[in-house]
Amino acid sequence: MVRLARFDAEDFVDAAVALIAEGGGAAASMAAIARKVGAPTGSIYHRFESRAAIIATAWQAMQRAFVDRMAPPLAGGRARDAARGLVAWAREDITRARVFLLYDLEALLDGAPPEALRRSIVAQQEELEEAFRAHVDECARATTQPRDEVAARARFLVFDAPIALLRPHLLAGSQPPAFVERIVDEMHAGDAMPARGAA
Amino acid sequence: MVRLARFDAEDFVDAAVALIAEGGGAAASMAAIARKVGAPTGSIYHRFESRAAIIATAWQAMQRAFVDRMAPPLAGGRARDAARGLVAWAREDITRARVFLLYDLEALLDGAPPEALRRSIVAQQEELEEAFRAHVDECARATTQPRDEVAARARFLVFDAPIALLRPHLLAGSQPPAFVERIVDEMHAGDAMPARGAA
DNA sequence: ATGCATTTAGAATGCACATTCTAGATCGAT
DNA sequence: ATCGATCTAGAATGTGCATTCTAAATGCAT
Repeated sequence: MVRLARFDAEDFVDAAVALIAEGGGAAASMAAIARKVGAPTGSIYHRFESRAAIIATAWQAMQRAFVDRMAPPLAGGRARDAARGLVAWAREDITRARVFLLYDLEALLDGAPPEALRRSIVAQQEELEEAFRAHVDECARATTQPRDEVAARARFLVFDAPIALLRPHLLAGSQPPAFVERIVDEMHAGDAMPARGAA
Repeated sequence: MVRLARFDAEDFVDAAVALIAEGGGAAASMAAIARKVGAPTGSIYHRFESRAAIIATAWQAMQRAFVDRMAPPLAGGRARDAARGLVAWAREDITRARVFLLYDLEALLDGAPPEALRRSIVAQQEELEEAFRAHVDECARATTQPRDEVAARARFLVFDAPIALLRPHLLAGSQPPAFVERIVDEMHAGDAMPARGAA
């Protein structure tokens, strides 16, 4: 007893991510997602209770992959590996990285996502932040700088600087050049700088 | 002959920018802009032909301020001053910087802006890129690195890294701490690194 | 073979928004 | 004092979207 489904949840999630990567959040309308999958719009609601549920499900999965890459090296005090992991992830899955690293969940959602998803996303975020705090603790022990500044420098080195280096390539949807890793390494080594030779 | 206007164009532009800064692009609906100014929605159309025209006008003005800060030092080979100018601008006008540095024009517009505005924005963009190219030329003369890499490093140092350092504070709407300038200087000096003391 | 829970299929609904429209107010030039 | 261009004021319109609804199809358990 049951009719077999032609489309499953993952089809819709993948379509939503692809549409956002190509055309921004507004491009991932229910009609566009359905069209991309080849399903009627109504079928989506047999899998997801709302558009926000699809977007949040996609986000949760991307965040899971991101945290799996970043949290272990951070907790182990290997900040350089974490930054490298970020770049490697972007290389391997440029579509998802483009969405996760360049967009903001709040801006993509229209309404509120299901509570369970919201909690899961917050928990994963907290998981990453705990690993990051461990890293900051370790850095703070080796310096006299105020903790605020240590944390800001670490956040920049591990997250924001690699993302900034990737940004042009994420926007263009093209493979980042090899020197991105080189610059990340230089920054973490702290003994060579990007753009030597500037006036 | 004429009734005097109670609201002028700038009121609407300022309201739109403030709304985007607070709640993202979707928060700047025509109704919300009118409400913020205290005007009826219809009055907006006596000044602007469309929502896209308001957004594009706001963008053009923010970009003008940004280019005025960045292009002269870049053209003069003073990359550090350009990066410092970016941070100083964000400090002085955090609301506009928040919108201009964190959002994307395409994503904010709904339809196409008036052609004249589109052209003006492209021209200002080109003005900045020309100054940037001059800077890259100068950097390229002093190194054996391929020009692609020199350009990427310069773009990072001048634009993306300062923006990444400001990002947490732009998102929070809070004044950036003084060490942002210090880190920018260190990166441009090329002889000290953020987050010394990391494992 | 038949029943029926689940699905496809896509039309109908309702809502939020940009835009347009109608009425009436204002004030400088005459 | 009056005219009329330009404005305020806010209701009406049209569109695009998320969501819901109705009908028909499907295929396993019996």
